[in-house]
Amino acid sequence: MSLEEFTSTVDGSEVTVAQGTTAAQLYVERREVVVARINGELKDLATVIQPGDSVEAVTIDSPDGLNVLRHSAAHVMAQAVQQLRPDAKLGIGPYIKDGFYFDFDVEEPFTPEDLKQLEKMMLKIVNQNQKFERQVVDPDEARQAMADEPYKLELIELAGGPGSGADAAEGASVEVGAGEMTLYNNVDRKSEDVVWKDLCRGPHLPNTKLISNAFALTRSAAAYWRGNENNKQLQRIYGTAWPTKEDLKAYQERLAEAERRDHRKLGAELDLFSFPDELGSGLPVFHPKGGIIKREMEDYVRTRHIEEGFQYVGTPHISKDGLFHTSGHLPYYADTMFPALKVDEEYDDEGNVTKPGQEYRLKAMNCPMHNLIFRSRGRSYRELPMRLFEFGHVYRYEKSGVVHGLTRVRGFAQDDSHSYVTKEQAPAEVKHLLDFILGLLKDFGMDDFYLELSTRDPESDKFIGTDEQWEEATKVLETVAQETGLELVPDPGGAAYYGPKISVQARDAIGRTWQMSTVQYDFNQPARFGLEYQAADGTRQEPVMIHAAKFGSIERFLGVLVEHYAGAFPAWLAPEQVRLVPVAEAFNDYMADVADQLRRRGVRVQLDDSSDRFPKKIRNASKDKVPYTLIAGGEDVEAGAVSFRFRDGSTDNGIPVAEAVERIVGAIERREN
RNA sequence: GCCCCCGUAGCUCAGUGGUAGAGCGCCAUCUUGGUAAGAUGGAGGUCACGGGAUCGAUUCCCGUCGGGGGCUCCA
Repeated sequence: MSLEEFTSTVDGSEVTVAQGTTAAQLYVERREVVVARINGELKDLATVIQPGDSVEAVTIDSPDGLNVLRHSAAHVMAQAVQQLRPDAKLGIGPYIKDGFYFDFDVEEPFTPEDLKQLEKMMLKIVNQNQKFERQVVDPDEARQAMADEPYKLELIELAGGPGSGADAAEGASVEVGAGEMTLYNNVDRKSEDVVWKDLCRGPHLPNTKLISNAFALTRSAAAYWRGNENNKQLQRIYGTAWPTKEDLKAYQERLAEAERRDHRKLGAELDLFSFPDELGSGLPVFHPKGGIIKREMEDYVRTRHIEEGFQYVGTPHISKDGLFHTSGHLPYYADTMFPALKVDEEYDDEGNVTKPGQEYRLKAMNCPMHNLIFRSRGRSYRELPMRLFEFGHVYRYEKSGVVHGLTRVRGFAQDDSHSYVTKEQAPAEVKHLLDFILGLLKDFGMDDFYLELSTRDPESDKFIGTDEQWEEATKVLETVAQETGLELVPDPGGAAYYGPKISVQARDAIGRTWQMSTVQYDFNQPARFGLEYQAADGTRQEPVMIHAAKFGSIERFLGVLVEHYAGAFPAWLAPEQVRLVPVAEAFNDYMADVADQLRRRGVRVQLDDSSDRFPKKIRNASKDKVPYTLIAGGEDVEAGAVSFRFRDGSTDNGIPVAEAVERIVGAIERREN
């Protein structure tokens, strides 16, 4: 080993390298290596290896490699945008799941035609095989280089100030590194000119060629600068990028499949529910078939609640608004409650008010009313835990832009409960509730979810109660949540004003997550309502209340279920459980008898005695996603049997009718599928 | 709430400055024998609603309502 050589660790092996060797030279044979992880940090391939460095290859199809690919694609897009719209000012442009975006301040929003044109311009840049070149700069040089980019200048100032740039804005850490400041220059191969540059921490692909033609611009939308609605709206373009054209096609196929599962689409196709314009935005109606699913859900959940020690109660949809001042909701959440209804106001002939009216509010939550039930008479510690439960219909004035199918509506039913417990009973009750919830989710076949722990933001004045109260409540929830062994994601600042929350977050077909079940620890409302019970020692004590919604919202849960099963519900939930298809008209009567036998056992069954021919009837049963299709022709009739056809197309022929009935009834009772 | 896009038959969608079309579905008749589309015929639309410019609007402009994609929000 000469003086100009030293050893480094390359992909786990000791290797002798010459001074000045770059990572690119180490991987010159491996075109799929796009960046290197040097001593644990992602670096450009142009990075020079130092003595003792530990170097690992990062390939374009690895998670880190894909992120770099997408980040570089974002740069290429931004370059194209500034060619198309020279006045476009750059916002931030990070990679995201499956793709990237870049924000621009432009005079005119982008049109779909613009996106097509930008894709073409990007392809040109890709084919020019520009080099990505890293340049370390000091803040003054950065300011000079970004003199025409006001948003970048803002980021430079934020990075220069106290703390790092990492927290300046969502994605801003991609722009401005915590340590040294860097520019990335796009360099033309032939002229060696810098054709475009951006303030960016990197790393990037060595060249644009690696992006190939496996990218697409997917949509444009507005987004507030630095995620704050008081800031200017920039125009954001989303794109996706993959190592190969095949990967891109597979991704697009996944999106198309997700679209087919969309509950809004399936809800119409399967005749489950609709959103009549006449009712207003976010107000669904359930059709007979959707009504069956909803009722099965409710029946099951009601039964389970009673088994778990809950008492079924009932409360009205509206109340005088004073109640929500007492609870603390109106001062904090007036914006998300429907405006007041004024009643009983009286006037004289001149129109002057002679008797002031009374304001009523549609309720946005059930807890205040349950509190009144608790308070309706004196309570003993012997009654605790006291668990009140109902399907409470609540109405929330959701902003027009956020209403979405069944998953974000303005009127919905919560399977809402409030457990009133002593402070000492609280941990066990939280555990009881969480176990109950996880059991229910399992019964409904839900498995794609994680837990979230929402806590208060100590900086915000939205949250009421003392530090000690918050600490204790949070500790209880956190401990119980951790004991489940499920993934637990922190959600700082996401708590309700009255206490912290554990929630179950489920993913829909399009990958959006929705809050389903919640367990909330509340030490505020009992005080506000003056709730108390008499303890064993004769003193009056304040209970703790624990809010819990198991489905969350029946509507949202149903929507997520539709997508989870892609409309092919397990038999116990399916609106139509059995479709009977005679091979020919001559067997209609035989099938009618089978239908009777099933119906007598409580099975939801439909005989297809239409004038369609046999194959069409099979097709219809299949399209309707009925769990069991029973078929009978001459052979079956002679044997006193029927033939099964399942949703996957498989069959089981010649099953005696009595056995077929038992099989179906058994599967429904066991909630199979 | 903000930005952009969209609204034609029950559904999916063509189309046009001179009051409209397809496929599926629906209805009728003829059909009906083994696992995803039998044939023929028919009905069905104030082209979301309101206003404006035009000789004339479903088409162009404005507003309202509703939907979609994001952003912000989500007790």
